[in-house]
Amino acid sequence: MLDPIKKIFPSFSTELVKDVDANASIQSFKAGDIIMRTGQYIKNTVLVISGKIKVYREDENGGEFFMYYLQPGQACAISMICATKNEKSQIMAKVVEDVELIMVPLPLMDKWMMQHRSWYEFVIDTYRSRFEEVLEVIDSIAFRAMDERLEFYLKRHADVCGCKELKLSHQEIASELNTSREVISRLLKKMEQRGIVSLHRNNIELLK
Amino acid sequence: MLDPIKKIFPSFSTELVKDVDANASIQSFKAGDIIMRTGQYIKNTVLVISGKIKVYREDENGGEFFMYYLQPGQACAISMICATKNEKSQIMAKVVEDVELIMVPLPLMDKWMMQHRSWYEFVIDTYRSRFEEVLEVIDSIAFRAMDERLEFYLKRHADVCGCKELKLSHQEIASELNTSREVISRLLKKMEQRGIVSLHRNNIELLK
DNA sequence: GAAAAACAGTGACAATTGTTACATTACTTT
DNA sequence: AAAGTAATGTAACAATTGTCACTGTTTTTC
Repeated sequence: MLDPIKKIFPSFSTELVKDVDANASIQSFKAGDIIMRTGQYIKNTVLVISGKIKVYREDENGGEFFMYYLQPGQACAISMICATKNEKSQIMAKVVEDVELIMVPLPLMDKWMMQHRSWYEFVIDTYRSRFEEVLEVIDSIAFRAMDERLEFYLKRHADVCGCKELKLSHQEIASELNTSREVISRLLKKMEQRGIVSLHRNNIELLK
Repeated sequence: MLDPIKKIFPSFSTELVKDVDANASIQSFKAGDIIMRTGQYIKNTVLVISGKIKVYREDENGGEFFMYYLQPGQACAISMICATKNEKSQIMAKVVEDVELIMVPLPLMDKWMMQHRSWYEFVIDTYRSRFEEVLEVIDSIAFRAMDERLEFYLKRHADVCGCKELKLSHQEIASELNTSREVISRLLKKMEQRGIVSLHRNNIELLK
């Protein structure tokens, strides 16, 4: 187990890797599983070994709003923040591609901050990068209309999956941007006419 | 100087207070001063002794978007996050009421994390509460129409100033919600008709 | 105290987004 | 291959938000 941890979290010191290996448990989840719910207490800090997790916000009426993805080598900032105070989760986390996770029990997360410099830096860096990502999300909804938000959304997706072929239905996109399917279809058609995308069934190809 | 610090930051340990007193400088700013700009490098972590600071996001066209206020006993989470990596600020911070600030130099912020348990907890708690506040802001723009956002905004203001008389012009509100003055006037009139507010010049009275 | 500036109210209209309703196309299942 | 289902296209209309133009009022400035 030592080797893969070192590979996926290269910034971890050797002692930290040993500590992780000795104390943390590995759990697997299937695509579609929800591993964190709004209002649920958080008992572990979650590190991603493999797979992909979608982190989103949910409102009372079941509306979703996409925030970001968690990928191998990353950790859930919310689970770190809440861990120290035994707080409730403010977000939803759903498995998009089957994942393997390292679950670090709550008290260790705290203890390691003092013991392992590389853990401390990893945690702080996780906070920072998520905070910045969330600020960008705020920008996109505060300052931009739906057409620009859609472009922003598609580009983020392409960045994450590392390809230009997005396997998404219009309905999925609409849910994650909290609008309706018709609006997305309409805007995508316009984008196609401008030559920005090429539309196929369950597949949007980014041309630029 | 020791006494006021202890009073305003009651969670700080005696040793931490001494360290703050010995190493940090106090600076004053006047209402209207901008103490942090998008793109500017951050050299200090900022703790508020007195006064009020508005933290907001700015887009390329000068549009503003209000995020939260900083008040006595609070610290700027962004300045903490960026400090450890010597990153650029992603936000604007403007003085609303004359402030006195404790400026903690960048390297100390980091050092104290290991030395002072109470500093560590203060920093983590600052992250957590700001992150939560930002998530609520996302909710308000992602899930709600302008009328509800306006109500949310007015209530937050009332909470912060601790009174029901909000000294705000329609234009100010419009800027902070990134919409136009006419829209705010229109919605406020409707709220007045519903008996939620009472409107006067530069003064909105919350009735509920 | 007159002029200027800031603040607020309002009607008309444009643009964007949300909703309803139904048609069409492309895959899946049997 | 026929039927069923999911995905997409699209027109028409409603609701919300943005913009323009102009009015009147209060406060500030000179």
